[in-house]
Amino acid sequence: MQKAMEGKPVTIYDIAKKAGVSASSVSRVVNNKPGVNPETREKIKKLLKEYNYVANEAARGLVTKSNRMVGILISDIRSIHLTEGVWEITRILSSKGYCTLILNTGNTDEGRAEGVRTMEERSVDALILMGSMFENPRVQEAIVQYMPGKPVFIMNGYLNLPNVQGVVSNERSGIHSCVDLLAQKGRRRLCYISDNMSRISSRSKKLGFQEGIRANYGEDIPYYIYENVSADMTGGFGAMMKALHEHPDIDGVICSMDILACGALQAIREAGRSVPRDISVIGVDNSEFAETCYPRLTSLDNMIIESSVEISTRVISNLEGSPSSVRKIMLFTRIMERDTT
DNA sequence: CAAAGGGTTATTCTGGTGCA
DNA sequence: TGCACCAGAATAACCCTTTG
Repeated sequence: MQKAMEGKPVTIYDIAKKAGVSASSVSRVVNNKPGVNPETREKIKKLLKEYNYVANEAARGLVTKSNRMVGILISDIRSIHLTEGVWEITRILSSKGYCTLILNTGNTDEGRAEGVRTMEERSVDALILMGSMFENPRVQEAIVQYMPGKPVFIMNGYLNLPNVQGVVSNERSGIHSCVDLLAQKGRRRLCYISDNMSRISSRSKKLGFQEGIRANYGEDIPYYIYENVSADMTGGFGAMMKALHEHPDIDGVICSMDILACGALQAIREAGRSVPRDISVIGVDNSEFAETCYPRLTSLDNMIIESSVEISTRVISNLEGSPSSVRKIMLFTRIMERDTT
């Protein structure tokens, strides 16, 4: 029963005409506001339904100065871990009537800065930056240039601007704890495999690893680091193969992402070694991979879901008029111990 | 009922120049 | 002098909804 008016969208004016009332009354009915006779209200409701009326959010935004849209920038929508967070955020925001606009920026700072500009162009009410790769001067500059007054939130990162709030987890000390765990299990020759080191979170995880080594084994014990490995199973597999070849005495491995650890597990298996008997393996993210790979992977949970909930509630409270002056929120990681340690 | 709300695009206005 | 033309500036129209 579709009744488009000459191909044009139905407006409150069309409905008003049909109902023999003013557009104002229709608006009041649409927004559940008082001041309309109950009978008229019912009549208008019926017409709204009959003509499949859909409000024009752009026009509404002219008056209300908000189009109830939140922008989400992500460098690579294929990065499963972050999209878990995006899923949670969109779920919470849409339950509060906010629409999300997700933009894939690509992996350059220029692209990320351009993303900020595009979001302003689209007049989002708030902006969420997914991941520590947004913690850089170029993005900061773009926020100052294009969105100086709007609330901006950054996942797993921090930017020193008055309108930016960051939610981070203590991955650095979390990785330190992973080293502690391996030391407790009697492991002596540790290896760290990391993806792209240009990310701040990657660098801080590596620092946590090195601090853990020093704290548990002192300055003189050798350890091995393989970095800038491609962020997939093949990357983890290749790095682990290389590590086992170069240092056959390795008995403990920490990978910066679960998916790398999955590759590493495969390499260890192919090399005829056993997990966790010969080698312990720990991943990061506590993702679906950790749960489904074999053996089930021990993983550092960096609280992506909890961080997403935190960000979402902050977005909402900011937009609904109770802004918080807190600029940085820290969540604590935890090790989910499974069968690889 | 009438005005406002913001930014873009379309239209009209203005003043000037060049040429027949 | 009369007219065409042009650029640039000013103004109007447009979109639809909310609100006093």
